[in-house]
Amino acid sequence: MVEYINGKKIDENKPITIREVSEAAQVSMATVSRVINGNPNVKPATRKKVLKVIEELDYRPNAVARGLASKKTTTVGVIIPDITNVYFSSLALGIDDIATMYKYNIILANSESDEQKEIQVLNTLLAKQVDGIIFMGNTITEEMRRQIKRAKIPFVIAGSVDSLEEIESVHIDYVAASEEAVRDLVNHGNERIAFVSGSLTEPINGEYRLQGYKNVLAENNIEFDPELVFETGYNYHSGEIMWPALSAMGVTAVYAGDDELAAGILNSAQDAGIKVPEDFEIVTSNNSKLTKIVRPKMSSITEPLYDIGAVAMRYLTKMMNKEEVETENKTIILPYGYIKRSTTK
Amino acid sequence: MVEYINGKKIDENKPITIREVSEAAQVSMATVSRVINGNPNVKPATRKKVLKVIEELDYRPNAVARGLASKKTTTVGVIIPDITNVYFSSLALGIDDIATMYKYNIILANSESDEQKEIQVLNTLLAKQVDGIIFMGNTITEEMRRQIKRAKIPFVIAGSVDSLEEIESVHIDYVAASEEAVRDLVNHGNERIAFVSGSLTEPINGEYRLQGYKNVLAENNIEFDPELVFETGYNYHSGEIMWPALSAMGVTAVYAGDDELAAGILNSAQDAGIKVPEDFEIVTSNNSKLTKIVRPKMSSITEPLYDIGAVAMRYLTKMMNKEEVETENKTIILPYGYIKRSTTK
DNA sequence: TTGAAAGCGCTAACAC
DNA sequence: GTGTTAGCGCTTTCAA
Repeated sequence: MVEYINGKKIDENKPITIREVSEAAQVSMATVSRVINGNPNVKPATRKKVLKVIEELDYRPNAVARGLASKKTTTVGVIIPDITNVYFSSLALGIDDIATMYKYNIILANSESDEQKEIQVLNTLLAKQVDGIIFMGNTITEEMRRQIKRAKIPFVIAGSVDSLEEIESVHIDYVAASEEAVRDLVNHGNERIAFVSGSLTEPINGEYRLQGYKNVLAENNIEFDPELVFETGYNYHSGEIMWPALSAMGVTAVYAGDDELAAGILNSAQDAGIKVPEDFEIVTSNNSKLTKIVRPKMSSITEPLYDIGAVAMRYLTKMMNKEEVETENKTIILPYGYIKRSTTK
Repeated sequence: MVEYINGKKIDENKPITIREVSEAAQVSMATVSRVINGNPNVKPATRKKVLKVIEELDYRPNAVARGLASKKTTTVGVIIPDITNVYFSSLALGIDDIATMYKYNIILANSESDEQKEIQVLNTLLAKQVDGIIFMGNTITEEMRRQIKRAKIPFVIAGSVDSLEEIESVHIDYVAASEEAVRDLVNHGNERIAFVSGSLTEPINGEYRLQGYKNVLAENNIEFDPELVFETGYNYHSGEIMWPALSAMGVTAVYAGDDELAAGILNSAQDAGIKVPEDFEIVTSNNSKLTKIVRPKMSSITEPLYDIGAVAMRYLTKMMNKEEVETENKTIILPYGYIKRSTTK
């Protein structure tokens, strides 16, 4: 089918370009470009005429061409270790919402927590000319740090820390949050408190949470016992098989770094006939839905996951617009909370 | 800093383009393009020389420019209703893995299950010139169908059905799966079996699951009672408040369309002092981790979520390459399973 | 307020 | 095998 508009022939099969619009509207491409981009320097009458043609022709600007010409793609890269993990997907939701609000699209790239893949994924994002990158992950490796610096592109870490504080990031105060959780346990008279988390090579565990845990023990004159620190995986199964080891060490309470992990420990203790919270207490870290689904419901630190993602994205938009970023340092700390449920006395 | 390679001055600050490479290597841009794209029509010596310069200059092709010139972006759009829902994120993981395998990137777009947003998101994906789209969602509205047709772009529905079977999709046989679940319940002597799911306007519930449910009742001469069909939300809370209503109808078993929902029902029944599975049985639909975390562990239909995503993406790659798609119709049915745990006798 | 024209960095004929 | 040369569809000076 062929259509004529203002005497110009329009071929239905190939997408109309700014040129067709300009011809049909009898203005220059520059003018069409101006109205598309909301440039005020267009006479209202002209704008109206162009808009009408755009409507009639059902013209949609080609974002790729626009990206090439303007050197901005209005898309940001998001590196995520595991999209099926609620911790990360909650962050991602916050990121996406704010991105949408600021008219950015998101290229989601799975890193599988693999250092090789992280680098590789970073490179393909750069090749796609993203305007900025949000990184979620557990550790920021040296190689990654090097690549980021070299890329000279706005970059924000969400829900994790850069222990060198070189790269902008948003997260909570993990040390203080851990302290609060462990303090609750200590206050109930527990002395054999285990810290169970993922890899201690991740700063969040090995540096911050562990530090908070130690701090509270110290302030209560409880001797730190390295054997009460359990390094395992961030998943239900790891917790599920853990009770015997915990029990053998005479543990009466656990501070867990992950909800699934905590749920596994909780269930395995109860399956062994232990009464919770009477004989065993546990607090966890992420306050995901899971904390309310298991029985008893779990006490937990609360992290504003959605907000962390949202703030990280907002921070990134500021960097991309080269707005003044008002923080003295590169880190944004969001408030954490602690919610007491039924796995603690 | 300024560097010279083969007498050409290289400005560190702006990215290297194919032109710089071609000049430094003393070949044409076309030749550089050929080696980048693995075109065999390049003399090995030349290829080597070019590769060396690419390495030295640390050149990375600009995917945006490439996209504009070739009219292919090697990115696909993925429309997802809720990234924090494991059902969808599991599909997304499968999609992403296969996409990566075929060198595609993914633009993830949240639709919030909102019809308006779905359309809007589709349009921005089209503007970004994605090579194809994978759609996850509960219903495919008429407006959406129209837009898809108009877009003339490879499009696959993952984990949901197009009841008109006009659009390519991959999913399981929901009717047969429901039948198997309900049959297990009937076989244990239950006659007051409720079907609890999300909105019945979604074909998966209102047409397929409900049909399977009815089929089994009929084949066992149990009269269908519309009051045993409960339409609610896909979330834990909806289930949590549901026991009184179920109990009032004399329900002894439930077939639930969602795991969180099922977990809520299970917990609320047990909190009311009901013994499971002795006095109440329940089967659910997605076999997420949750089924193993609650107590008792839930019996469930199993859907190969990851595979559905993966197959959908694979299907899409074939369409994008205009390969022959061998299916007689547009639907790919993957096998489902049923796993018996402890919420059924 | 508008238009002309030069790119953005790459690919894809086509020629040699 | 390799180079030349048009574009791809848009933005962005610069002039008018």
